[in-house]
Amino acid sequence: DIRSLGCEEKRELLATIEQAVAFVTTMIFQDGSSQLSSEQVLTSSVKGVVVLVKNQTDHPCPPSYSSIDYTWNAANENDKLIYLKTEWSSLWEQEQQAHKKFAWQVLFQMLHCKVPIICFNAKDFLRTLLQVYGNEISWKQVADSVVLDPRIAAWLINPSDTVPSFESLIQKYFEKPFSMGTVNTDTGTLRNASVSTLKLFFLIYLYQYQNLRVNLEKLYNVMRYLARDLQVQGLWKLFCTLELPLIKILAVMETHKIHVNTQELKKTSDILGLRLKELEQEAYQVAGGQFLLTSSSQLREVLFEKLKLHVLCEKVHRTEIQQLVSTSEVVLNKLQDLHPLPKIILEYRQVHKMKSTYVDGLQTCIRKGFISSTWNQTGTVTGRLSAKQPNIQGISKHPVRITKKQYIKGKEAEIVTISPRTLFVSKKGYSFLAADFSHIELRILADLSSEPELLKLFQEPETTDIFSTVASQWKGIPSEEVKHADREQAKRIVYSVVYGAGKERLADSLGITPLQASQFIESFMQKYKKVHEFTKKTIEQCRNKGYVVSIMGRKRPLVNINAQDYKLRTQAERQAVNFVVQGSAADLCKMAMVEIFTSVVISPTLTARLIAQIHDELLFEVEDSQILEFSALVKRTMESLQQTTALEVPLKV
DNA sequence: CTAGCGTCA
DNA sequence: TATCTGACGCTAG
Repeated sequence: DIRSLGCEEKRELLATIEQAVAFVTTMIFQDGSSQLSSEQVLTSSVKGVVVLVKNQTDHPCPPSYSSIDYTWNAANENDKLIYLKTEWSSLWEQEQQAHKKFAWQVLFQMLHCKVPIICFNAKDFLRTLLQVYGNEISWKQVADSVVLDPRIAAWLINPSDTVPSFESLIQKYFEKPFSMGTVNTDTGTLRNASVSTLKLFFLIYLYQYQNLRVNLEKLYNVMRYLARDLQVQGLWKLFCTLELPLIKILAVMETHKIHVNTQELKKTSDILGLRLKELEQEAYQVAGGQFLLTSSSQLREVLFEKLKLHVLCEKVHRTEIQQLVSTSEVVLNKLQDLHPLPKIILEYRQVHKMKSTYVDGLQTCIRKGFISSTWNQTGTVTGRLSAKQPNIQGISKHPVRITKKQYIKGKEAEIVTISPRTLFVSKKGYSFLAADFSHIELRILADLSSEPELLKLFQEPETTDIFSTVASQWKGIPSEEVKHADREQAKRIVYSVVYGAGKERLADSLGITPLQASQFIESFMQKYKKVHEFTKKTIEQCRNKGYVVSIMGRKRPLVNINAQDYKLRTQAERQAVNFVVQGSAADLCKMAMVEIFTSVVISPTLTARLIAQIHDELLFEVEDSQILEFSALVKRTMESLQQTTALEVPLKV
């Protein structure tokens, strides 16, 4: 505990840190658990940080990779275990101020000496440092630290394991099941003891931290094994140049808060609530009885057993598992001429979704007028990021129109449009700047397949919007008359076809017969022959190797690629093709994030901060005076990735 | 077609 | 009473 150190000892500690070859660290929570515990405690606040300082004199002979009976007791005793308290009850005491200052000194030195800091869930660690020492440091100062996260390493090796735990890693790399330090954290029984409580607490702490020392020692070795694995599998470069720098970016992103217009939020919630009530009444009238509009099973009963609407309509879609008549949007669309109810349900669903997810759902994420998403770097199999609380990547783009009843005489109803994204407001003197790759996956597909027709489309500057072009061709209308919905549909069709859609699904999506759909697929394949060649080649490679690889070497193993079961096998085939393209697009977007972050950190003047990543889109908050300079930098950086990755096709932002 | 997350029953 | 699953619907390509 650094608080117990004298002046000379403090000096020695800083000297030791300077000599260190690695740090292994974890946060300790109020309830005594650490970041290594499987059940991540969100309610418990951070109490302090424990650091195992690996000394220069260590590892004379690193344990061989094959040796599984490596004895943990042999861990170097010169390694120092230090505890830094980060939680302070009150700061007015001078002694505490001094402790906090020294703790910061230690951490600052750790972050800046370019020695790897190994931490399980490093993003949370960095974010906490930024929050605790927010007054002392700027976010740019975490930029040159070197963090290694075993969890991310494990995920790169097996991306299907979306939540690899510390225990599972130990099991994997040391085979025999391993019991986490069985520390009795239940100190309640001791609290009433008549003996010196203080002394007992001290003993418990000592025991806990000894245990932690063992676990950190294990974590260190797990990281070494993982590093070896990454190198063997060709994932090391991806890990070091892309995923590790991203940890810091996400940590910084999570410390930034976005302001929400709460008054507007409340107002729209009320408007939507009123509209829902109206729709509910209308539904009961036309259905001839009350039922729960949100329940698909009750709706199914009303539509198909009471009103028997499905018999009037051929071929209605059924649910996957139970083979019941579906109540999904496509079916409801087909039924809307037969009865007024489907239309009401469709609007009800739209309004309900808007209210529950984007308005009321957002409200639950707000703290003091601000929101800040939690970003998951290991949450997908394709390498994309995911976000939650709120899922800022999933917030509706399109506005919904509501007819609001006005109780003012002379004006009966008023149409209001509600678009959730306008509820976010930038800081005063700042603006939001969004930069997105245009048709990123399609461009990557063009490059990977070397399809001449597709390449031509992107290399010729007159093509501004592929999907609008496709839509105008498909619908036979001039490109100026292509509506947003048409473009959106064209986009879905193109992706559906290139990723191997069946004729039935495509027919549903287009509102045509399966025969027409299969003809469409056929003509598409005829026009873009090389795309089909690419998918065949990808599947073939996957069959041989058992995995597929993105342009930056990201891997996805697909065990079902050689399955007997037709359904499983063809699904794996589509996943293989999709991974190569989606994964490569994810690589590019992450590269853009890293490069832009680095540029801003280097710049003495730029202050722009990344707010969100919506897959192909980066959203920044930029000082108004810097918008021109920064937007040019962003565009330049993103488009220059064509050269960095030696793409045949230009990238457009 | 492929990835996700949130809501509801 | 609490947790899990399936269906649905929004996002991204």
